[in-house]
Amino acid sequence: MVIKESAENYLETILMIKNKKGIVRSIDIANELGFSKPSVSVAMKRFREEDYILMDANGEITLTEKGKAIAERIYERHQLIAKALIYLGVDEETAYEDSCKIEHDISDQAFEKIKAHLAQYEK
Amino acid sequence: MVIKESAENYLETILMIKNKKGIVRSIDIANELGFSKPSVSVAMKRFREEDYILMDANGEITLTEKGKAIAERIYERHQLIAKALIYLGVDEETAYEDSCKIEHDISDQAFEKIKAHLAQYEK
DNA sequence: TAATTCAGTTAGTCTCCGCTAACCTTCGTG
DNA sequence: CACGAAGGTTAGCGGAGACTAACTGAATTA
Repeated sequence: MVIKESAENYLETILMIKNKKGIVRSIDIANELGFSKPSVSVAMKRFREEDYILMDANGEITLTEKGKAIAERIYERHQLIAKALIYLGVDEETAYEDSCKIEHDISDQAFEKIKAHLAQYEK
Repeated sequence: MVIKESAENYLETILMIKNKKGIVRSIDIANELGFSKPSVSVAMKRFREEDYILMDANGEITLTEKGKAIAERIYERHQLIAKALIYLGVDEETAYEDSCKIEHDISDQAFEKIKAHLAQYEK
């Protein structure tokens, strides 16, 4: 399974819901992303089959280590890029919208440079 | 016709080839982007039908005002974002690769803020 | 002149990733 | 008890946007 932008977004969303309300079901993901239930259901089936998530009898979703690694990577990018944009004067809402797209595109190298730059600025 | 990332890339590429070698044909675009001839041919057909380009009897492609506006907008983003990343210490090649993707995602607001920041740094 | 090559096109295929329709369980409640 | 709401699933559809195969016509060259 090749993890694309769509998959990264799903996994990141699972992590965010987990952090926010402790429990994650397909319906929560659908609401968060504005997708239909079947779209999420099909995506979760693929994630289950490829060991990115676990799903218990009640439909409660847990990220596996493999899934969590991707989710956290993307989440960290999301937060950092938004922070960088806010630092440049972009309003919060726009910064989060933009970073939600940029997070999937940026190289490790650029990410590290932004991180270093922000760290320096915060000193 | 809704202009998406793919269309933006085609138009930007036409502009870049035009600047580099003066003349643009479908085959040049295919070579530049690494796409097959038919893929480019079909895309150009759509662009022709919707007045983003003109194509003469020899297959020479010209951007219309409408097409040029988009191409230049994206090209400007491409250059500026790359410059910003290079300023942060990212190597040139990676900076151009990253900016080629980010250029499609970034809001006008963030673009202007980056521009302002770079202008200030250059003073 | 005949054959090759080059550029463009058309037709048809495939994958990704959304969608709706329709169905099944499991609950909670009138 | 029966019924409706909530959550999940399957099946099938549709658009985007790439691909290959196969054709055409023009230019080059043996």
